[in-house]
Amino acid sequence: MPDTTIPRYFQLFNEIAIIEQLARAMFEARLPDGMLVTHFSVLNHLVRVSDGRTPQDLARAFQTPKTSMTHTLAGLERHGLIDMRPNPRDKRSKCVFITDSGRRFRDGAIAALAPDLAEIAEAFPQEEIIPLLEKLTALRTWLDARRDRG
Amino acid sequence: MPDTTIPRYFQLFNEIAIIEQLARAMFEARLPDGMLVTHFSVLNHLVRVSDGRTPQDLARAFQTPKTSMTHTLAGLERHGLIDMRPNPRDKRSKCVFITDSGRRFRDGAIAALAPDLAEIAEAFPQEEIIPLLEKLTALRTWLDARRDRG
DNA sequence: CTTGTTTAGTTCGATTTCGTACTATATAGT
DNA sequence: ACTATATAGTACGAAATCGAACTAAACAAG
Repeated sequence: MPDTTIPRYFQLFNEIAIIEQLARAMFEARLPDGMLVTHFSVLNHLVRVSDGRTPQDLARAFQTPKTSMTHTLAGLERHGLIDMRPNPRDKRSKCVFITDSGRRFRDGAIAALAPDLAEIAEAFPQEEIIPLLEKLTALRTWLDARRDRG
Repeated sequence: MPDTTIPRYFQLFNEIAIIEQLARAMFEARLPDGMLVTHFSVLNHLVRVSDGRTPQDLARAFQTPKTSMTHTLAGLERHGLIDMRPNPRDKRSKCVFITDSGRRFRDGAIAALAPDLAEIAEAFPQEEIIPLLEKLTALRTWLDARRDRG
């Protein structure tokens, strides 16, 4: 392996980390004060994927420790955006439901974000983004599988 | 704009966020206990870009608030990996230098990471990565410039 | 030179993240 | 059924992140 190889992969992850940071800042600037991307992501997941999941399901979906998810869900519940009820299938567990208020909040956030995304879509049209997305998905899938192995 | 457009850009940033998280976990698993990617990144920057920068320069380079950089640098100094001296050009300011110990630490970290990166390089050869990297760099540059504008 | 504004860095406090340890329940093995 | 182990969720504490307010120094305008 030539010694220009390693730096390139470093750089790859570095670019990804910077984009993540910039995108997070951009998103959060559109959310009401105190609301973080974390909160939005959970609400979005509840709408897109499904309601009624357990906190543990959500923690796994976001690759985050369950204690972090407890914290995030507590915040969402405090704001009345989700509702947690006992899990009839498992008395240790709970089911997380999005409330009407949470659904409105999520829709509002998407609407608030849309102009930014539209601007990005103008600068980077879909034809460019689709193959990029494919490669990133492949990389993410691989890293994810690797993590499970070792 | 068809309504499949927005979700695709959502998904793009989502994949990026997940990769960032997985890569961070992978990197940190190779660093000694208590050492974070943040610390390594600063040391690496001091070697790759240049020594003797001010904390503010570093904060700008990493797009992070200066208070966070103060914190990171304090940790590095406590471990003897960097050295901070008064800035002869500006009495408010400091210059950050990497120590021999810091350099060894950085080299060791890279060596410890190399097998992981080699594994990735095997699964995703450079021919695949180079265009990906180009597109990501373009996206990062654009987001960065946009942030400066407004 | 004096005054007002900007900038570098730090301190402080609020919040997030997340590892450890714990309780309660579920599941597997015998 | 009984015991051992695994799992769901939480409480708690340590560390990281970062905004606001502060001090000291630089710089700009008159």
